[in-house]
Amino acid sequence: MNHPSPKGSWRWMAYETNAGEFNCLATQERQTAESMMRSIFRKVDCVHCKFSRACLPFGLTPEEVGHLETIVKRKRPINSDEYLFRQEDHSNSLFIVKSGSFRSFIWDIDGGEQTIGFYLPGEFIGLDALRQGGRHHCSAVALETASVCELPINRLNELSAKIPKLQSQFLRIIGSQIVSDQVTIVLLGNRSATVKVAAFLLAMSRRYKALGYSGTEFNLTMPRHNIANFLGLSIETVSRQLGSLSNSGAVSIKNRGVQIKNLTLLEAIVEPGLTNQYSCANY
Amino acid sequence: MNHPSPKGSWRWMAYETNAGEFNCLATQERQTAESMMRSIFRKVDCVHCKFSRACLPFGLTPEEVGHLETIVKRKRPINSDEYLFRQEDHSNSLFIVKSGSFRSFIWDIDGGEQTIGFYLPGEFIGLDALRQGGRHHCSAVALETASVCELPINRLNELSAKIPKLQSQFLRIIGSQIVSDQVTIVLLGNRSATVKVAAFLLAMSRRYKALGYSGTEFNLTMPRHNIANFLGLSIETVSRQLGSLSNSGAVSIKNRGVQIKNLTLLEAIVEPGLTNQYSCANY
DNA sequence: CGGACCTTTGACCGCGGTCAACCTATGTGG
DNA sequence: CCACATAGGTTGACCGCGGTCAAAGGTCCG
Repeated sequence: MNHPSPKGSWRWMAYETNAGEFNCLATQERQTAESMMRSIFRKVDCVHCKFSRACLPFGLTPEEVGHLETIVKRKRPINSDEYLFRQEDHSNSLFIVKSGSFRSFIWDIDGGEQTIGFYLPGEFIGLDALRQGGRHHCSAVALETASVCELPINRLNELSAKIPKLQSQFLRIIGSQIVSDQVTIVLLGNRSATVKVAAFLLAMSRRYKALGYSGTEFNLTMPRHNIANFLGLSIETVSRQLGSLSNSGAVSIKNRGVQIKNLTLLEAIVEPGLTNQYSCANY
Repeated sequence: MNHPSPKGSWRWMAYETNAGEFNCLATQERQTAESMMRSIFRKVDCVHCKFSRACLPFGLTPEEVGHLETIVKRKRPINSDEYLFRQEDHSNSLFIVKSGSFRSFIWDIDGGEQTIGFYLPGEFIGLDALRQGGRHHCSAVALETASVCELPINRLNELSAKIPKLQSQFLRIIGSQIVSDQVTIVLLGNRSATVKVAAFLLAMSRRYKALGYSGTEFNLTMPRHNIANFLGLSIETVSRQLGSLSNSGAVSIKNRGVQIKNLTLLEAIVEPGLTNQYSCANY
């Protein structure tokens, strides 16, 4: 929970709710306590899930979705800084973010870490465990109170064999993940600090928009040093670039709150390279 | 074909053969013309393919491999600089490198390109086309005369539904690809030019070794500017780093020929980061 | 032999890392 | 309610790594 609360912390309430959903709203658009309360016991099966069109149920008949439901485990919410899984953990499951957000990273031998990516609702985590041996190659921690759907790989395979549409949708999602990683490689490969930071903001904007939230006003759920580490920059450089993007009028930054003031300008800054490519990650 | 030939070009001969296999041998170990000739009409179905243990047939019964054979298309060899597919091409197929090597890259708007990765025999290309829409997100060109197996995705899905082991092996390979991309992200993210170049050589060494070739003596199949572009460095910096690695006694570089002189030293240079991680890409 | 391309080497300098100080937000205990 | 501690974020000064420009080999080809 990175946004200020009227009184005390809402974290207790997030437990057993899908409160993480609210974290991408800008400060002034924050939900009231009432609306949060109303959503506490909301039904969140696949049929009612707002992300299902970008998830496995897409294209399936209601009956087939029912079959899928039977293999989905819905775990208790995960608190901020809690691990979803750790590097080298054995795993027989994939995870889909239902609410909140995650960060994945790889440990260096010397104890440092390299952030691999960030995950918003509707996105898959843990595809790296598909490889031989089934061990995770990276760790994933919650950036805020979050919840996930867990999918046992074996059972998903069994079901995929019976439901061809599920199979092909699964592969489409995997393909999107691969493309997303490729785009990250492009971003890190040859770009200036300015373009990296601008592209990062633009990508977050597009991802939030694709999720049905505001694409022009949102809160970053990760601290600066995670952004810096992800982009291969120092914290200071990220801060300076955010400052200069603010000065140019492209965006307005207030702590973790972001307003896109001039989308065209922001796109123009990113343009020398990858505007079309660095769009919403998993679509 | 990047290595010198005793007389004239062998390129004509590579056509309709699997000559690309020879390109990763060091100069002094090159096959004679005779042995190349003998291999021209060698049978290269899945059962006889030396890469099958890292490919889809792994773990399948001979009968199941026979079924797999029926959907594999074996295309004519691809010449150096010829495209396997182009960005935005519609595609219903995956490809597996049978011989030779490939480079994949993304076009920038301004006409520049960013290399995404290199592909050696036994490795999969084109998984990015699995995503929604089935369009390739990158282009792939042959770095030398090469050949591939083509796998229509639809037919692979059909067969996977019938052969669970095929399904899980396919997912394992995809998982390896994802891990490989993640490792590239780590490499590009925070490393010095020295470590990037050393890690690149170390990775090539391990990949060749895993393929059954020499891990201490091999030829790079790509020009310097491809390496530089891939690593996010300038050509000059790559050249300088290769020079300093030579001076340190870790390796010996002669044009595209590489000899690993002191593996321990090379690993030590890469160590601050990702020795274990940046190993053979697709295993 | 001549030309195109690849690779190396040197000189210069700017982007971005590093170090340091300061500012701000949040939480804790007196 | 304020003093203080802590963590996160910003800003400034400095300088080194690596990009850029330029020129000179090397290698392969017709």
